Amino acid sequence: MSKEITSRQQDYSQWYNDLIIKGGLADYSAVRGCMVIKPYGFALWENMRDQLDKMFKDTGHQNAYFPLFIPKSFLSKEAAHIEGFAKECAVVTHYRLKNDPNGGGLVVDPEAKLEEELIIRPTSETIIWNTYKTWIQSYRDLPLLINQWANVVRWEMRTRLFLRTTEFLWQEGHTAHATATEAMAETMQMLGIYAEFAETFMAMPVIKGVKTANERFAGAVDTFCIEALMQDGKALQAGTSHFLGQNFAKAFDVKFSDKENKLDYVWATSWGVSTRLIGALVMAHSDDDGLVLPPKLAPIQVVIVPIFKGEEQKQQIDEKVIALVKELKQAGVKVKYDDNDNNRPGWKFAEYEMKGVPVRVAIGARDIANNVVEVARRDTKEKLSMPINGLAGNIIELLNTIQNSIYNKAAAFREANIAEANSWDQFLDILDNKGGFVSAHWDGTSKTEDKIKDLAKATIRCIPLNNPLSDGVCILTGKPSIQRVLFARAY
RNA sequence: CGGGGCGUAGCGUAGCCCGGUUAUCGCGCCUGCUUUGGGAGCAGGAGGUCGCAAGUUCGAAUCUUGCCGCCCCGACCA
Repeated sequence: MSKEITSRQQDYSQWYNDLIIKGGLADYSAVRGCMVIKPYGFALWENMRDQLDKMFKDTGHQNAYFPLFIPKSFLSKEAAHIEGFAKECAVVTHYRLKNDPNGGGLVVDPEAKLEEELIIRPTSETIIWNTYKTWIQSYRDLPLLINQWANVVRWEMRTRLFLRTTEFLWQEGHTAHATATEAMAETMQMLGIYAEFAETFMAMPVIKGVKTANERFAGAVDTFCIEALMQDGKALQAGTSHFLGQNFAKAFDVKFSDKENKLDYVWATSWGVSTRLIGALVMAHSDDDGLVLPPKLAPIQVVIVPIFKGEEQKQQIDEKVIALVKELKQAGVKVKYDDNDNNRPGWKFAEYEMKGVPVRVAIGARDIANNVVEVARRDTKEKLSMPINGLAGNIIELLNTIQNSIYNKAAAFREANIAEANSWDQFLDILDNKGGFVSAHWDGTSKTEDKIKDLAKATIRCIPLNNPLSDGVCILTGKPSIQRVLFARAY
């Protein structure tokens, strides 16, 4: 890869890290590869979590919680699964420390070695299916629709704030069904929920598709995903929904009796999204002045900044603001009145811009005299003068406008960054100079996919759902192809 | 694990090449006054194992060696 591209990547990483740190979402922690999610970042996560949780429950799912530790033997029961996760597992081998007899603090007590090592879950399929075995006997126990909100650990070589941390927060749904059809329907339903969440709440357009064998989840029959495009032209897998077939049921011997009293293995799905979504949100909308958060998820949707000289003016402003805050809160708007006198207005303006607060209202004596306020929108930096009468309604309308506007902007960006490539040179040229998704023919073999990854650093992000068939020849090998697939460089 | 960059106050940094008083500057912090429509001004003040260790030297932030840690780019990554 050229020096120019490397330096572009560096600049972009710097930009991304600054957004997160200056925006108050998270910080590096004392533990390598882990991060501290700060209150503002966690509030954002809670908003995402609450919305997703509601969507899961509306489709009949229930929450439960399974242990953090997984006996090593569980993990090895499904061959492909262990293959995929073994090299990034944190392992607990002892359960006690003691004072070093030679001085120098605490050491692991060698006598406290566990008989069987415990893996800190990288995902919970195994421990959950070990449990499902005892929960499922009859078709009457199905479908079993469980979700858990949890933390997981994957010991990746290289980490990146929110996008790939050693420990991360996520939700993982694990369902069991009587038929393949039902399980597949569940898989697609959850993919649809993720896509709806990304587009409606995160204002981030996504492409729904299916992964190729190379990119499939370890242990799945089919992996479906939503893929988003970041502003630097790289793709990001934002969520996955897996059709697991009977793989885990067979590995953990989970059978049920059907109506005819025939025994069969149950059919499974699993699906998840993580705090990576916050990284996606940051990269999808932000600009050089800081974060741009979609109103539907922003921890603070409206911030009100008073501008005053002396107590008398402050009281006049308070009077107007308190009424406005009350009205907005009643309408369910998350509003903050920042009348902290330690910081001046200009400081606050800059601060809330970095935090991505969608709407800022400034109100001073001058405004009160004219019965107006200054309303500024974060996404366009536009400033509007609005009458105090009917203000709450106008602000609510503006929040909706902003939500739509940033979605449209992101959608336009993505449309402008999906290109067709019909030759290898063109393929490389687009990846190096333009970025984005490249729609190209591929001969359908893993070998070719590997070779393309090796040569171009690009992977097949997905084969879009309802992908039109079209005859062509593979971008690399020239062999016949029946459809175009979406390639991109990815996070 | 390879390549690059870096480690000096809470944060960001100058000084290092070419060793020499009391380690520079900005932000932040504390006190006071004045301020408040785009990151305030003035005055005073607090805050330091110069990443760690050893070596060279009369003398080390600066030179040498070793180690540790961080960031970025690869490798790796549902």
